[in-house]
Amino acid sequence: VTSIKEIAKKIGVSPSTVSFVLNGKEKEMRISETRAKEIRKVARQLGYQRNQVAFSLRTGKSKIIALIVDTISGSFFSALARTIEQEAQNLGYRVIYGSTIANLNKDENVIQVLHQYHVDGFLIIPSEGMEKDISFLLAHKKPVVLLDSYFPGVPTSYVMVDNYEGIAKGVEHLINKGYKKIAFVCNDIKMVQMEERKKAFIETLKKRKLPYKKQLLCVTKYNSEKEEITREIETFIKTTKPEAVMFAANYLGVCGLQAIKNLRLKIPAGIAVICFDDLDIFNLFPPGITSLRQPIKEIAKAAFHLLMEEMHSTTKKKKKQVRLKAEIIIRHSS
Amino acid sequence: VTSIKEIAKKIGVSPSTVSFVLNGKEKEMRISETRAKEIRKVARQLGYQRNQVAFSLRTGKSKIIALIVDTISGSFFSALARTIEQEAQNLGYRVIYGSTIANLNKDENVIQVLHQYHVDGFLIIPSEGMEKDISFLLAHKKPVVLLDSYFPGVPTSYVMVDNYEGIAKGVEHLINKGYKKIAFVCNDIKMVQMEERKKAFIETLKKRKLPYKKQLLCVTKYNSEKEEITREIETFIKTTKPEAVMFAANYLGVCGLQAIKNLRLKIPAGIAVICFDDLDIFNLFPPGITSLRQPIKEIAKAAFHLLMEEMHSTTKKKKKQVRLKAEIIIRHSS
DNA sequence: TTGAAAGCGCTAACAG
DNA sequence: CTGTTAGCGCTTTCAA
Repeated sequence: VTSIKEIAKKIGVSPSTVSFVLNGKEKEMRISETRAKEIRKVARQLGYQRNQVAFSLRTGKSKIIALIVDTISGSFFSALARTIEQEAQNLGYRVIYGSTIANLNKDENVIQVLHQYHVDGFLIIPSEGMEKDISFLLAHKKPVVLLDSYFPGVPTSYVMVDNYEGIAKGVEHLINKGYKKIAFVCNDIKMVQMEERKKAFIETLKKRKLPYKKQLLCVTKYNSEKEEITREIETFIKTTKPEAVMFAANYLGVCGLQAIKNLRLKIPAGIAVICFDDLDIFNLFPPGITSLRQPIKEIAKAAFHLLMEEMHSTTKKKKKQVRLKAEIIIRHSS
Repeated sequence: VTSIKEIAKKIGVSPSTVSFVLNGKEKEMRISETRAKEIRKVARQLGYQRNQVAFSLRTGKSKIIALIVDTISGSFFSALARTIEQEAQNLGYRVIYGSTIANLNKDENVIQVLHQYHVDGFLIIPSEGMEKDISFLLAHKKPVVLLDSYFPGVPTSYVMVDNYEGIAKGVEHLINKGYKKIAFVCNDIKMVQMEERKKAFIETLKKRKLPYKKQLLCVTKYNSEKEEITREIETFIKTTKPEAVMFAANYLGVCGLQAIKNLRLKIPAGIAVICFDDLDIFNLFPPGITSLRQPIKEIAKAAFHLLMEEMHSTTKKKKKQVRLKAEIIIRHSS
């Protein structure tokens, strides 16, 4: 654990000189090339690595951004994380991940804690009840960018897929294929992205002159176990008997597939299937499940760069919103 | 951003008094109950939150542990992360995740960087070429526990599944079901866990008097794309024509399923399948894929508690090794 | 061209 | 029972 002081002592210069050189400020400080070279050499020999904690305390910067998610095992998260980490690295940032699900009861939650660690900025996939945390960050002037959703009452930058357009595209596809009795499986989470999807489903039906009835909607509980959700969907399909079903999220699609399997229905002969948000297995699973793919990489990149803008804009704080289109991937389930 | 100093000034006491109270040292410091109460009240009013960076600089502790993985999108990681985060939280630790895949080229890798941030301990799922990083941590007396594998030359604590026993169990199952020509699909990663699996396969065959030939082994490239691996497996099955195939890792199973689908083989009529390391879709995918389930929760817990021991053992540094059994889940693919 | 010194917020030994 | 003070390692202003 070599410190600047040690290097300085070893050479017989002051710590500040060493600091200047090691931070590439030798030019503006007009430190002689000889000195600079010597300092760099000794630093290398001693294996000097800056103490980030001291740096952070002194400067208030940490060169760390946080990626906060509901649960770290989601597929959306996995895909996102990779890209964000890449981008971050290119600009010399580290990203640390936090999940909110573990500490609901505690008053000391991830966001507060990471704030205490002087994290420079936050990328957040918001979930129900997080308004206050977001507001907290906003109040403390921490740069924040939301992904996948947002809170209508809380002015933030965000980037998300165009849910409405995506679902509409999917429903249209089903209708064009000749399906009339189309069901929609969503969850009871009270977030705009889900509301948008539900709304898009209903309105597209109406737009295409198909009757919309409440029975066509299956609202599963978000907090249930997988098995429970599967059972809910199973019952729903058994009683409603739709010709086609659209799942509003990929985990719902997975449960739905299980339900359909349990009911011994054939896809697409017995029931057609389409799912919002693609998954690897949708390609693998026979006969191949049609889906709406979110442009996850683009979402990640856009979000990261928005965050960087917020972090470095000394001027004003214009929040920006970005919406990207989903792509329909037609397989044999529809 | 309230500081201890502010609280102190507001009440008219010294910062140290405040610090003692806020850290629960009021008893041993014999601070009057009146003072203590007042301090706590004001702290709450002002919304005091300890500056972790300053704390860390002063004490050298961060109350953070790092979980280092190859890639953050693996299923093994997802499952692990949840449990570890729970456990950590119970003991007042935060966990931050780092992936090593992003920064192979850089000389400044995750481990070094996190070390600079004074992370208290490391949980690492090692991958090829990480010996030097592990050694670095060991040299700096950082507590380290490895998961899933280990390096023979580097003395560390670790916890992993009993690969040999697991694979043997799987192969025995296949043999008992009457399959004679059994193939094994693994990868070329040079880590003990893979070697153990390969060895177990070969030796179990011999033990049960089945002929082992090189052709029964399909060694895929670890760094290839999914599509490439799928193609390798496809070719392998086409030429070798095994009655049953065992996949040595779950991602190999997924690729293998795709390959089998491409070849239009029926499972298990055309080819029986078994996979090491279970996955949700193995249950869903028709007809249900037999697998060896790793006790991930137990692995996570054991690893975390080993780490805690290492972190708090003031005495000696006895490395401990833990091996847990895999469980066979018999479905209809075998 | 370089060095001295202050200070980020906190803890903890020591002194009252 | 409480306050003073030093110092963790670093950056940066100011002075030389």
